[in-house]
Amino acid sequence: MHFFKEKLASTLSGLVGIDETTLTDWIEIPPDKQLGDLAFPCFQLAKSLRKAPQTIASELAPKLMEIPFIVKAEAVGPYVNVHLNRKEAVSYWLLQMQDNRDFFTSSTGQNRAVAIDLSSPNIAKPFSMGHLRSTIIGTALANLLETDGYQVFRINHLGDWGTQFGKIIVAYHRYGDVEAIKKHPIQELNALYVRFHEEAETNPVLEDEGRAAFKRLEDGDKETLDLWRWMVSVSLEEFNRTYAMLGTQFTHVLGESFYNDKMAAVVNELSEKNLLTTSEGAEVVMLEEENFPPCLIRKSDGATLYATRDLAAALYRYRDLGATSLWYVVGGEQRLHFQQLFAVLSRMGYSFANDCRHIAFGLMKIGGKKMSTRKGQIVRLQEVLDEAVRRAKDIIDEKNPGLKSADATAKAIGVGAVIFNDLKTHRIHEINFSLEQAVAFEGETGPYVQYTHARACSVLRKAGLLSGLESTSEWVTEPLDGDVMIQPLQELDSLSYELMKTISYFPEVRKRAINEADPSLVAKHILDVSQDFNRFYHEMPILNAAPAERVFRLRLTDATRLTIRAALEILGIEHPVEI
RNA sequence: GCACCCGUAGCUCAGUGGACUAGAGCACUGGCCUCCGGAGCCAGGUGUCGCAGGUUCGAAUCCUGCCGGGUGCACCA
Repeated sequence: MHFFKEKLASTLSGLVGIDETTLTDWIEIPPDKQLGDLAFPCFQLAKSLRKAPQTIASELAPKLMEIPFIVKAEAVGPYVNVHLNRKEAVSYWLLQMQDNRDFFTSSTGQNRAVAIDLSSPNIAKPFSMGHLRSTIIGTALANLLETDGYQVFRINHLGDWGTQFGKIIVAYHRYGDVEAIKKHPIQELNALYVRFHEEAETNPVLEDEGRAAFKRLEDGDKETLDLWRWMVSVSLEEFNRTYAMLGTQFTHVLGESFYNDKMAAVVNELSEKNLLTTSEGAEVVMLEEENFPPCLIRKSDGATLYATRDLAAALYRYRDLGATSLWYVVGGEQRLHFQQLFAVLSRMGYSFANDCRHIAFGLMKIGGKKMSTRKGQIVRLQEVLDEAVRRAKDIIDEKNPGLKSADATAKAIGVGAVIFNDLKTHRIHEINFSLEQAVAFEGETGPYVQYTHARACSVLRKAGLLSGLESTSEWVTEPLDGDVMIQPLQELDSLSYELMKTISYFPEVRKRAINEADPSLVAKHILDVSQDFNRFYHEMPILNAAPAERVFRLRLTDATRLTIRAALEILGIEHPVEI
């Protein structure tokens, strides 16, 4: 649609003497499709022209009628509403898709590298529904950036270091049941962590023991280190099962411990740049000008902290990986930490600090309360996924018993439901976890979109245009030029036109989703496409239509298929051809 | 106490400067399969857009204050 906005703006520019770019921004999509395809509001002009906006609109309308691709331009109050020539618009959009003129992909990024910090679960703790958010939002953003020509590093910044490991080690020696731990490592290790905190309430000595145990770990004590290594490996084993199910992939899996040998250099650099101050026995970077509390670099006992590790990690991503922009998909509660981190980087003289973004998201709650691993109140992602897949399988058995790859499809749908349910809501909102909602298959859900895709595939298959293979990505018919294809058609009906028009918004939605780091825009858009397609499908015969209509409607069906597929790929959701 | 985020239909959410009755989905009630997949389509009705001021030709949208919920604020991550 952007193309037609620009064309309209170009003509308007000559009429009102304002530059095209500004006018393009002013042009809107009318709230009701009955009103037209584009609307030009005349309020802004009223001041400079000293005329009522209504007057301006009625003067402008007849002049816009002269534009070839416009069939109707009428003043409605202070707006000029414009109706495009449907056949011309549709052939433009179909060709734009066919030639991929910045439709599914573009090259704005020019191969610049963005490092995205995502998922980042903690070792020895269950992978909860809470981690799902960072994982799938980060993945969707990475996918989005790749469609725009960026190189993306997907970095899983594992929480594999810190005092909590000392605590678990203490609890392990005190209360650990080796057999039970071998059977269900994460579950038992987490239980030990919970128990530690319960006991520590009445026995404060434990806290000191925990710190001491962590000190042994830092000092490289063999036995402690072996225990830690074992915790890391069993945790990763379990995480990887979940990642495999979600289809999540990383380019780098680098835990916090990876930066242990890079901390001294960071502290030195801060010191050389005269940024360190000693305060209350600790070394900090004062951030008074920025109005932030000091950023703790080194504890009074000499140990480094979270911020120090994140600085080392940021420098590693910038220097060693060559990333020019760093994104952090981390919960909103860490906002201050990232503000401080970016401020320190900036003070160190790194201009890439301006290209660092904290992509914050809201908490996942349960029963209106924050999940807490310490209190054992969490929802394990794996359990939710398993349940979703079970339910999907039941529905397949009932509705499509002959389906060949039923298990794989059930997985695609169940997992798709859970992912889509999360991604469709703006990331900043808190989510009160509801199993029924997460595994819903009807209405505005992932399965609804997948169903629509499968339905489109089914029609194309019956027309002999799709072999039913995943790899079929090319257009179903030979490329055609211009409006040749739809020339034989009579007037275009509204259902077909609205479907095509909605699809045509895809490139703008994709761009906006990148700029706002908001995958939910893609999810919402693909629901619109699906709804339009299902309405179209219900009303218009495709396979049994007259030849000219049949060709056009098949193309529209294929355009729908390709758009849903592209959107689901961005969201990290599978798109089976049959469900 | 200070700072940030959120507050729209019974529930989950769109809309975040513009047009008339503020829109979807869920739930509830009715329709629709000799016809391309009923995980679908169609029809039914709900709102002090948290409250009060202000800015504006125009405010759910911007500003200020207040209320409610959440999160954060130096040696945890």
